[in-house]
Amino acid sequence: MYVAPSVVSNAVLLQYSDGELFITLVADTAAKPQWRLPGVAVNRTQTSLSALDHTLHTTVGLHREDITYREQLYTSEFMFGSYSTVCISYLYLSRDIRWSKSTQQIGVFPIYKLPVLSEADSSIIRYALSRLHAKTLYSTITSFLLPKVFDLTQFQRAFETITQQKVDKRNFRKKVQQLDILTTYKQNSSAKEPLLYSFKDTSLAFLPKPFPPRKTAKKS
Amino acid sequence: MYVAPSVVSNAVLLQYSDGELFITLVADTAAKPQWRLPGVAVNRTQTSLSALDHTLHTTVGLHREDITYREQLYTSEFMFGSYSTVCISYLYLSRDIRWSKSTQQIGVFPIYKLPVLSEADSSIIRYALSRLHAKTLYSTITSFLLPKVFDLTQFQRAFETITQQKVDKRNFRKKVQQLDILTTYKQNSSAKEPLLYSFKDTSLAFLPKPFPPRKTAKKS
DNA sequence: TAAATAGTGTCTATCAGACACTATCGA
DNA sequence: TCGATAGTGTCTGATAGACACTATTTA
Repeated sequence: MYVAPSVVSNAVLLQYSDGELFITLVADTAAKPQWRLPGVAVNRTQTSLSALDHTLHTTVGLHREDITYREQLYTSEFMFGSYSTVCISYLYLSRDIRWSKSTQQIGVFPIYKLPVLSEADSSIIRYALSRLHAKTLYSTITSFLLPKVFDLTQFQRAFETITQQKVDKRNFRKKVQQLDILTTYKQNSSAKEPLLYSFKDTSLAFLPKPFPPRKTAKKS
Repeated sequence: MYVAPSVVSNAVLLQYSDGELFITLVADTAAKPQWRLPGVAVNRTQTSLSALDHTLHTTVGLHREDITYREQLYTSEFMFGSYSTVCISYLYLSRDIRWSKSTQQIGVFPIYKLPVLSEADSSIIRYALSRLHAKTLYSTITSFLLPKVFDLTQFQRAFETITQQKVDKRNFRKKVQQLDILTTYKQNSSAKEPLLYSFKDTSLAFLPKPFPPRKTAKKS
């Protein structure tokens, strides 16, 4: 007789603020919280995304409008006893999160100071970060983490945070300029306030030429 | 009551030969064959990969040793009536396929002359090809489609087939040489037979610098 | 001897990557 | 006036990309 595996889905929910990436985790209220990715069992009247959106809304209190980007990551499978569970994981990006009521304990952690997690959750998070890292180099995915209006210093800082490498300010600006992905939002009103920009395109755009870090930096 | 969606998995099974990519499809034996990706329902005592490997072996007659590469592509969901089905798709690469007995009608089609397929299958195939295309530029994935020993003309031809673009012979060779991913397999025995090479590494390697086609080709 | 194939080298334009100073503002 | 921040330009080395001929083999 055919019996399908259980199906669950969960989300790596990231946001960026001031040079740090944060992830939102949940824990069942208990003396010693065991943190995990927010997720839900999917039943056959739903899709994984509808179930997940609903859960993030009700149990994490995430407003749907705050989600700026969503992408499927990986589907993993686990054997519990002799039965398997399929887990579909997604990456969610958000600018700001305004938490409303939630039914679970929620924690927001800097991505490099995570609490103890299951190996499966850790692995998904690592994968999410590597995808985000890679996409930062060849797309405008950073726009979903930055505020709508920002200055180039903020942009560079977010870039450096996500890619985990420092870049030269002038080279970064030169590159951004030549990529032609930003529009000036406001002239510097007074003498020396930073110029403000926003992304030309509100959807994900792929860069004709990726960001430099092609890692060859040979010294002569 | 919780009832899980159905779970199925299927494979985009590709092979390369003489400047063409081929895909293996199946059809239930019928007057008018309706082709589709080979796949199988997954039940809860299996994982999608074990189920898929088994099915490819029995219904397509694919020998396991002929599979050189396997990668998860995407998990899609469909509503049939009011119940959903989760479909986990994989990319399989193979050098040669030696078909043994199969329980289904099998067809091998050039990738650009496909029969009529469901939109879902077409979409997965397009995605598989775009992934293969992209990976060809920044990894040694081509090694899983080429014979173990080959000459540079063959390599270039496979590269051009997969990426759908012509490249200059000298530039291609220069690039390959500087990437240092090949070893000479045999000196040209007699005067003018092609030099034979094989990949240094039998596993997938990522190129420190991707293949050129960064699409700028400006004419002056 | 004509046609197909294997192999090879150079030049130029572009870009990545290194590097330093000035102006302004606020403490 | 000191320190922090915003903004800007140049030089060099590497390489992507364009381009043509020779040697050999086989029909």
